[in-house]
Amino acid sequence: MPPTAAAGYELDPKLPIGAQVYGLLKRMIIGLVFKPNEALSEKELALRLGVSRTPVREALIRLADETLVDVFPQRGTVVSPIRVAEVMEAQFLREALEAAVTRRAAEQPPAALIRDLSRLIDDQHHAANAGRPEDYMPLDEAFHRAISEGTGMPRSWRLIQSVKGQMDRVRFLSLPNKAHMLLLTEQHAEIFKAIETQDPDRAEAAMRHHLKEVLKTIHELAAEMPAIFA
Amino acid sequence: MPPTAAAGYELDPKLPIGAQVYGLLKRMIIGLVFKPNEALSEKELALRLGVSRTPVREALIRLADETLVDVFPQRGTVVSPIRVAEVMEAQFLREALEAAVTRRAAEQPPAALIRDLSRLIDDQHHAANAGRPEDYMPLDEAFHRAISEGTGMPRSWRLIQSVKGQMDRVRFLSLPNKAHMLLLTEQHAEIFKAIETQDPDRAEAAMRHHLKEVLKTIHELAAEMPAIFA
DNA sequence: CGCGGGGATATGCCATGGTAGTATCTCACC
DNA sequence: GGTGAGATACTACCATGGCATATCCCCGCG
Repeated sequence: MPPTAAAGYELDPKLPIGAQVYGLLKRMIIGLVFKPNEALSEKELALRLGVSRTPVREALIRLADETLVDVFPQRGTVVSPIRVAEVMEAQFLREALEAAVTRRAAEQPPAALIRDLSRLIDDQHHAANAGRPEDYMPLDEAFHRAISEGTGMPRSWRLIQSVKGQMDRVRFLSLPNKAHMLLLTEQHAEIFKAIETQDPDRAEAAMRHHLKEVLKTIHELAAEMPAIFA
Repeated sequence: MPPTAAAGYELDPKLPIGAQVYGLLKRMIIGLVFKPNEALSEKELALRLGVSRTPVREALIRLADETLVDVFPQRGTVVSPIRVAEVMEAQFLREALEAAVTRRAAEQPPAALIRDLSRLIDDQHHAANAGRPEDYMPLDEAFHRAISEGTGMPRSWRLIQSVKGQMDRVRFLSLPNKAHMLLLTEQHAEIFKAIETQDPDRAEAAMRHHLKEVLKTIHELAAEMPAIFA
């Protein structure tokens, strides 16, 4: 067995390696496999992933653009700490973007979007009742993504993703329990209903309310585990 | 003299090359030195810039993230055409972001921000009256940047920049004349006044109105020069 | 015992070589 | 003359090697 990192983290030699490494590292950082302030060496990562240093370097540059890693020239690269101010700013920007997109979605919702969202909420309900956060989080992601892309704004989702990283680490720390997942699903349903009934004001308000949910726990968390915060 | 591209486009060997190449290529694409749909070969660019292919490649990857270039694996890289739909989406996203930031700026404007904006508007007035677009455009950029960074939201400016690229090529096509520059300055002054008097609603509205100015000419331009549009 | 300087080490950065894949152009064949 | 198959010349992609620089540790000096 090659010295890969962990199960589910292998990569396919046929597809572009650099992009895969980027996605892999991003998932591992968000999933806290790599802890904040942990050193990441190009050479060591390349060794562990079984690839050369070039695609690793490319991935780290892109991650640095999203401030998920901090690169210090000729010194080293570390997983960025969770900076509260930055998380707050990311939250602010995400809210601005997603509120605008959701509003637009509610103005002229495509039929396919209605169908997809309805389906996703059903799935979320099942995952929540089964108490499976590992199934739920991808569905949550898919819901927000569907609103962006289903409204014909693919770039908005890329932007949102690029700010979401810092927030996702916080979300991962406050792992949702069953009650929380049901609450989120309820909020999704409210957003969906507003889109379906073409009520932009209500849709925007519901989305803003929903996004604020994430931040409720951050200050407690920062007090509990100061080591991984800035 | 080394075979560099053009005057004002050299780079400093002491600073990180990759980042410099990125900024250089971005300016050249926005300034239409490289035309839409023009092929960009890693090898040829490296030759012309007098650097190796590695930093050029890094720059192209980042530009691809902003969709200023399209990379076709194993085939080639081209300057992306100006896609009207994408410009419209960029405009939408930028408006969402900058409206939110401007609103926040007006809620609690730092004294330093007031001072900087006031100064910038003065400078813009002079550049406009002198009829110097090449002086004016950096000042316009600085104005918008100051609002983001002066409100303690540095990441917002990076986000805005990443969507602004497509729009900037359109702006460059419709080079501002003296009257237009004075109009823009007037709009800046209106935004400034709203921030200074801490009137968030007025500030947001003024910013939204201002940003729409850019798009007024795009459809004429698309009809005039179909070759560089998608 | 404290402090400053010099060398060893490790890092990210840039250059270059080799590989696989794609488009094009040419020439044989129908 | 038109069509298809093969050779060729490109491309981006990944691997690897060498380099300058920042840091750390240890030794010597005050």
